[in-house]
Amino acid sequence: MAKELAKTYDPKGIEDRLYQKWEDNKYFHAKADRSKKPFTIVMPPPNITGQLHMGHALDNTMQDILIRYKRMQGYNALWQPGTDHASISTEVKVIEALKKEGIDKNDLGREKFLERVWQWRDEYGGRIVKQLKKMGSSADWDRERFTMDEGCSHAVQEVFIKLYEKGWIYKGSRIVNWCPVCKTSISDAEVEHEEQDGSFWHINYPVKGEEGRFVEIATTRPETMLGDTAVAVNPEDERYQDLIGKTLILPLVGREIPVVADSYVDREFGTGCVKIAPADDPNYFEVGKRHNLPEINVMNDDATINKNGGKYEGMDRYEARTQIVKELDEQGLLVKIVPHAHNVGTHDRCKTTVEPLVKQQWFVKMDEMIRPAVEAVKKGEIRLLPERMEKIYFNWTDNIRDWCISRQLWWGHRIPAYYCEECGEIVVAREMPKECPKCGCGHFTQDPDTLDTWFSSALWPFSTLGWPDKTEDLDYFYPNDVLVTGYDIIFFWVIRMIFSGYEHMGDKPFHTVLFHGLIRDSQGRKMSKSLGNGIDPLEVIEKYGADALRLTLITGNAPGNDMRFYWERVEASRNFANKVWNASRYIMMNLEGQTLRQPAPSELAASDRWILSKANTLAKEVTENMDKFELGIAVQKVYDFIWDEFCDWYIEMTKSRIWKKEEDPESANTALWTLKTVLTQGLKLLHPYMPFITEEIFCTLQSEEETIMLSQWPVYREEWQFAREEAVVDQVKEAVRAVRNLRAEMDVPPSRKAHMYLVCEDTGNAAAFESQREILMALMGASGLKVQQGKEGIAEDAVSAVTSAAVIYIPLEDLVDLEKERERLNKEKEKLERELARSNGMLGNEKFVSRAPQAKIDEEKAKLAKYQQMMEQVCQRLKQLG
RNA sequence: GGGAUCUUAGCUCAGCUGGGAGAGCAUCUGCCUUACAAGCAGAGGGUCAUAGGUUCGAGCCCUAUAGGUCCCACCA
Repeated sequence: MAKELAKTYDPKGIEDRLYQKWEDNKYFHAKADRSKKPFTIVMPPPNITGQLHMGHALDNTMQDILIRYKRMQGYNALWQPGTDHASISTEVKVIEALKKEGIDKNDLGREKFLERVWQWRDEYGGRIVKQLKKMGSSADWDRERFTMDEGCSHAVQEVFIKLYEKGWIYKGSRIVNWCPVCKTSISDAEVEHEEQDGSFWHINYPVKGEEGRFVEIATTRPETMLGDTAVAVNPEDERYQDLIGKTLILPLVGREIPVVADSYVDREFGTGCVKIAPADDPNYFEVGKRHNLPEINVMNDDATINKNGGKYEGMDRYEARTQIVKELDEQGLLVKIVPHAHNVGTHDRCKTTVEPLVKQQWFVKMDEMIRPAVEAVKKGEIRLLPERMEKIYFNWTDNIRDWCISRQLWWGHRIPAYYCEECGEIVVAREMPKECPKCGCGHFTQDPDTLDTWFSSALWPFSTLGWPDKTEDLDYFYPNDVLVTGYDIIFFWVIRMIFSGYEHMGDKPFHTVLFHGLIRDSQGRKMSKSLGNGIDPLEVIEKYGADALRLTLITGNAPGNDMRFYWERVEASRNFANKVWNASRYIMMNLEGQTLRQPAPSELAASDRWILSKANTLAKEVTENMDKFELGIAVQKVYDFIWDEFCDWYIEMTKSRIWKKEEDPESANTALWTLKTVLTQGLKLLHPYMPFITEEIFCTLQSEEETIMLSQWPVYREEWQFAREEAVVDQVKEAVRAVRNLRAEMDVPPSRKAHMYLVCEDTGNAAAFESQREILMALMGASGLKVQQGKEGIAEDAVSAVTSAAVIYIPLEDLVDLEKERERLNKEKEKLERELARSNGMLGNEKFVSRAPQAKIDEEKAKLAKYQQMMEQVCQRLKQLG
């Protein structure tokens, strides 16, 4: 047992060594065991393309805290980890890598390309996992999964087939959000709306057969006119009644298009006439359907104009826009250009402006599947924390639309749909069918598309446990307990896991979702690559240690709120780690060569009982807070307890006993035993938050248990509650503080000791003070202390400190400045007057006395009595001083 | 357009179900007191955005206003 501890805590070398020990000993591993209660958290799978960022750091710290807490409480705690294949990100990444070699994805071909992606994944995909381990994450890495591993792929296939057979997955021609850069469709959730400055182009469309008559339309996207197949007006709009049914000549194109009446058109907006390009806008798509208008798609996949755009073919969408506007202007058809701010959809990954296009895509029907997910939250079967997230949740579920799940990418789960090359029949099956059920031919082509990444992550809570097989793990660990994630993926992921859980498992995936906010930079900006303002958690760990980072991320912010990152805060956390380290170092130094004996209860001094009692209350409160997921509050209490109560008060109180251990070895033993006991308890409560330092100290401090992470979580015990001693020590603290304050105000240097008198009229209290004489002297800086019930022997000109239970006199002949003392007492008096006024005001209020709860009234009465008593003392002193 | 959320000490934020305003950092004063100067002891600093309301009592509940942030939404 080496006790040679460095003066400052150095996390380096300790962290890696301890993590290695934990992994080697399989402490993180959870096995189905009916004799224990399970507690399960599934880790939001980080993207294999990802690098650890503050979001992961916070997310994983919270999960680790919960898992470590429950593990110590004796639960069979499973933290199921894994990674996500992240189809778009990964595909883009590999395409870029290939580009550097001068290779194009399409030239390489699907199979070869996928080989390269797998290679990339094998090489870099584990990087994020290594980084998570640096955080101290106690996930069961033996169970690590990947969304595209065999089991998860199997699950995806099963779900697709099941939903297809149920009619809840269908293929259809719909307007989808198209990303011209990624060249794939994306779901509604992946579109970010952002306000952009644009223009309103007012354009005249000539009416056929009526020379000189025009219909003025307004548009924000002039290039889409190439696909116009009608102009619509509101059927109620008296201005345009005679136009309905007439034919217009589409400028530049020459196509004849009808004027239709549709109530979708807002008379007040723009000119009241809307050009309709059904293939280019979700709204007009609906209008087009109602009026049987042809859909003319004028856009290629890369957002250049296609052959339907006539002479504009090949131009980029914005190039075409400029050209079209120019030509309209030349023909005198451009009426005006009005500046107009409007919302533009962009792809959340690449920020490209999304182009709505009509495409054949696969969809999941949502209306029925969403129902149990809505009910579950309504009934409280699933709780979202903080509660306000429920509103956001319902806002989405109430307006849910079918989910576009097909992606025109190669990296991902390929859609298990096969098309008969003869008759076009679609067969959805586990493998390539042998024979077409319709025409009997045997040639099939598999759908080239893959599935939305979130399709597989939606199954994560059960696919990781072996579903669709009925495994023991699935039976034991499902439903999971808690999901911890950022509020930014509530729609992408949380909702989809919930409805998937009910649909495929017939049960909720978890009972609680704990949302956290974003970590922002010190100016409140989102951390982003483009801004270059990101703080690398690994850098923080390198400089201050993982424990300091974890503590920083958990404290000082309310659940679900965003947090700003300050290095100063990490420093403060590091300082706390150092405090814990030094307190432990002090205790261990004094334990050196000692054999501790557990003292009999009667041997415990008041201060021992006081700190044990406080530690006991702490355990209770911290447990309550943690059960309510109030992690920040919980650790704040531990922090305050260790630093304030334990270090600044208790350790100081015990010093004289320890220094005098030759004189009274029994008392020293009791003090040391209490120090060690309370420290151990504090370490345990702190362990989920700061796993490394607590483990290191715990293992050095005692040899009975090999790790703190499997030690028992402290429980509250009635018999460790000592109300009387708590009151006594509180009085002692008050007296010490009063004297210290007085010394500081009277400029009495700490080196100057004085003989003091403590006057206390109450016999019981006087006895209590007498019993704490040594502690009082040590902490007050007194050379001697006489506790007495009267004022005999005290010099008239002594300075005094008044507390609720006593008056302490310090005769300091040469230092006394009566004027200063009077001033000080008058200040004290004013303070008390304010308190008395408040208290009297309350108690004098008849309504308060008649309506407030009795306990509150009694409390107030006690305060009043206390202040009156103190007031009396202060006034007496003032009178004495003249 | 709908909704959420925030506005508390110089800065960043806590403040759980309404019952005498807190922390960290910063500032000021004094201390190298045999665990820790990454420390110890003291101090200053806030009409809790504004205006109403409910209540014996409001930072907390209700209504309105102002400002900030964010989410959702098919007005061309």
